[in-house]
Amino acid sequence: MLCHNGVIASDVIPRRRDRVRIETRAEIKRLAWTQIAQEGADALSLRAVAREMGMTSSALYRYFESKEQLLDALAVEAFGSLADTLEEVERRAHDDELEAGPRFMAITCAYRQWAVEHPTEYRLMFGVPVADLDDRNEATKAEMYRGVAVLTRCMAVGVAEGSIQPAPLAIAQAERLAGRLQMWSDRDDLHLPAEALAACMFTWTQLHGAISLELFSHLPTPVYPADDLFEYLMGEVLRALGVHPRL
Amino acid sequence: MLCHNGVIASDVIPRRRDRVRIETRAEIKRLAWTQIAQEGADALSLRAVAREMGMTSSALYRYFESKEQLLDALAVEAFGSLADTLEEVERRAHDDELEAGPRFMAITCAYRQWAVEHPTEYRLMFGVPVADLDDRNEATKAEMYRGVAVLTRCMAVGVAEGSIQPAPLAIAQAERLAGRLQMWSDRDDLHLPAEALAACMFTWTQLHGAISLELFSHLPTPVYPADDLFEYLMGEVLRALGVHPRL
DNA sequence: CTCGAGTCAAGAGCATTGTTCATTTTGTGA
DNA sequence: TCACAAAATGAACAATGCTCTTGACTCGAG
Repeated sequence: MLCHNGVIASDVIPRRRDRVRIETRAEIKRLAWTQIAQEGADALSLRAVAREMGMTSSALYRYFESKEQLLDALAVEAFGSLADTLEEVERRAHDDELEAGPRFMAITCAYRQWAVEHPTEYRLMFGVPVADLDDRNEATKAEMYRGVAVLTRCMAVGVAEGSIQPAPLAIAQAERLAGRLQMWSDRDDLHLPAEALAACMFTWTQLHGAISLELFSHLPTPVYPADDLFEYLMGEVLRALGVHPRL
Repeated sequence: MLCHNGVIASDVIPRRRDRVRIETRAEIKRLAWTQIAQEGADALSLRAVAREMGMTSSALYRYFESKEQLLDALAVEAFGSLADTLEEVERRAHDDELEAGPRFMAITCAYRQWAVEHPTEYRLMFGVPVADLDDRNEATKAEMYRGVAVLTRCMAVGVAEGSIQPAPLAIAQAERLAGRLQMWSDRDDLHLPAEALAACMFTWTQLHGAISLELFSHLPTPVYPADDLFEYLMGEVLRALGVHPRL
């Protein structure tokens, strides 16, 4: 689509046309973000974006097939940004040779930090952009699991070195759950025991629940700002994982 | 507004006018629900509702000031429905003299059950219906905390009888957090120690995070259906609260 | 019984939206 | 220079939320 002929653009100097094309796409997304930040995701108006660019609204459709597709692209960007910061934190934690507890804390706090600094993005990512959820963009899922992968790796390292010792699956339905987690592990080549994956889910759901309630102003007002609450919650998760927080 | 004169309507036979008024309001809400269930919350069209009622769209504005206000009313209804079922479960658990663990499980599973059976409602409740979140309808908040109150009472009873023993707040910022939780307890006359309220938040965030990720199809596909995962998560929460699940 | 205040609904209308389509302009490679 | 493809236009369609005016209806007080 980008190149009108069959030449692959990657190993050749990008033509000027393609450059400005990418740039316009970026500008559209940029303006869309600022508009979303002010009025919320579903108040985004393609016409307003076009207006602000000095374009006609119909011209936008050369760059994005529909409003929904634009929102999808924005969601991919947002998930990507979150994943980038998490990976960066992971790298630094590795360089600094942090122990399991502090490493876990660094990652989860960075997760929340990003969400607090990008509330609009977070809402777009996790607040149903579209009606049909199951057939979301594959790119969206990929970027999303790039972020979750940092969590699973954190678990993997901790379990491997013995600093994290998740409790065995002890509920009545443990068999079925273990099977499902195993399927997940196989599909994504995670090479993690079911216990570790379960612990990862435990962390993620706690993480997301806390952040989501905080961002959507559902927490009782006295607990705001919620930094302390969040740190406590993550400490509890650590305890449940058999790690003593703040050792 | 409902009564044109100063008479309080509660201790007098409701006038016919008021009856049909309430009924129309109810019908509007009913139709709005079915429409939301099909197409999602932001695809709700007042005109379509009016059309289906054989009315003009402008007539609707005699019953709801705006689309936003209608959505607010729906959210109140939804929160109320959730709170009702939770209170019902609480009552049954009390009658059956359940122990702390099973009682906790009954309540949290009922919470999820409701969410799974009313996904559209749940999205409307927790998925930012409006832009400004801080000045939400007071009625909305009230109905919402009526549901949360079931959780806090569950904690209160458990702590009182010693079956729930939440760990002391041990993080560095414990002082501040405890103060905030105390403020919350005072404001709502909960008469609960900070530890119990912290445990309650731990439960609620976990609960909401798990349900929200499940409903919004963010969990990795192999773990669906997520009943087993949810039960495991709640079991872990119980463990963290010092209660042995499935005792 | 009558009349007037209060209520309800209709219908036209405004500003706005997403999206399409035929047309024109513009840039670029040969 | 020229032809062709990409880019941008402007008009149009169908739909939305919401307002305003205008005409009916209800119902209780005089």
